Amino acid sequence: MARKQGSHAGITGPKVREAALRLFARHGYAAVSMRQIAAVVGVQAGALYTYTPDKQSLLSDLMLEHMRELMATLAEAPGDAGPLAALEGFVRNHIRFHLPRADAVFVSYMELRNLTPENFARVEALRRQYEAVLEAILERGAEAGMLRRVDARVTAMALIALMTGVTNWYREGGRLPRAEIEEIYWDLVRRAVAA
Amino acid sequence: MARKQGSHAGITGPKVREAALRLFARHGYAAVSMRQIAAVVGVQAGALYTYTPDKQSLLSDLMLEHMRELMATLAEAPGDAGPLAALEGFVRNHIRFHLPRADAVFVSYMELRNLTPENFARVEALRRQYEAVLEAILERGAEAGMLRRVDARVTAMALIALMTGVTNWYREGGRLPRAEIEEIYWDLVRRAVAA
DNA sequence: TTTCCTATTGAACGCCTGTTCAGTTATAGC
DNA sequence: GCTATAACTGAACAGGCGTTCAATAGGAAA
Repeated sequence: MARKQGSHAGITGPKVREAALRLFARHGYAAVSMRQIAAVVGVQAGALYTYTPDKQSLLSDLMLEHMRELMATLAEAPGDAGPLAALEGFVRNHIRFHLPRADAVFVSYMELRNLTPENFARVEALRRQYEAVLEAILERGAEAGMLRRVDARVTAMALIALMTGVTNWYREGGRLPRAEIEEIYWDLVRRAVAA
Repeated sequence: MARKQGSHAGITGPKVREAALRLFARHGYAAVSMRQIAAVVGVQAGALYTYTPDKQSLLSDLMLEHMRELMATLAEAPGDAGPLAALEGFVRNHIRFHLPRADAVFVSYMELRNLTPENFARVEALRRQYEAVLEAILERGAEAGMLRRVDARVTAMALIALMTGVTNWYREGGRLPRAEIEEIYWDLVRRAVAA
């Protein structure tokens, strides 16, 4: 038996990535076999190699795509806003982006160690870029007197950890609506660094 | 060949746990084989089973020990302090405990998914206890008027993520001394929830 | 010196791994 | 209706996995 019905390239490809993301997030990259991914997609393991050259690329593609999407959302933000507005935009954007992407966040933060050195460097470079944006906002804010003088690097790392942590406990349809969670986190960040 | 020299039970046992912790942190539980652990210890894979019934117990024992140690440090804190002092004690204790334990923290937060349901429940119960201590401090502080009224559950999770994130970037012998890092984090937390 | 026992080896078990590939089928284009 | 080809199967590959266990070496106790 081969294809069962219709042309599947445009359907199976995304399905492979979705299944891999979900399984990597639930059980970890190393614990998931190509046969398990194939079973979820509904094909044999060999068929996966039409869509990825190997398992490693499946992981690194997912992580690079996640980081590129995140960076793209930053580009949409208005560049001429004041430091406080810029910070608010960054925080709200971060929460909004991460909340519905628990799986991708989990994978992106947990599976760095399973990347080859080259792929690790690529993902890490994007992450540094993202962190640098927040650092710059903190520094501009301090110069403008709108934010406290802080160690920009450490504070940026601390705030990003604070915000990203939302995916540790948030569950779809939970006690709090997303907008309220966004308010709580923005409130915490603002107070932590306000002048 | 059997034993090479001396009685090793008291030495090999800890070495096995140390090697496992280090390797699990670096490469992940699923990616590390019993043969790799044995190689670091300097024995054959079969010898590990003198010290652990199986690989799963090796992981769950490490995680349970980590959480029990963490809970033990809380018990040392003075119970009659005011809410602000209690919060400060909690934060400083958390940073001080986590800073030199990057491997154990990594494993404890990353490998929950590789625990059997029973072991997961045990570790999770301890974690909930720990989070509840911070929640209680936040609630007491709000009642006493020393801290802002906040959603205690969400805020506790956010603050713990903020603090634990220190292990993401801290490296022994880095730019900042530990005491200064502790100050920065306490400052961020205090301002975030101060009345 | 002999005996006992703990710590360890090294081989073996059945099973699973990522990946390759010749063969097969269903569809799209002519 | 025919043909070219993209999509997929299913078997095979070599190698690694966690775990078990009879055999054995070496120190401790007598």
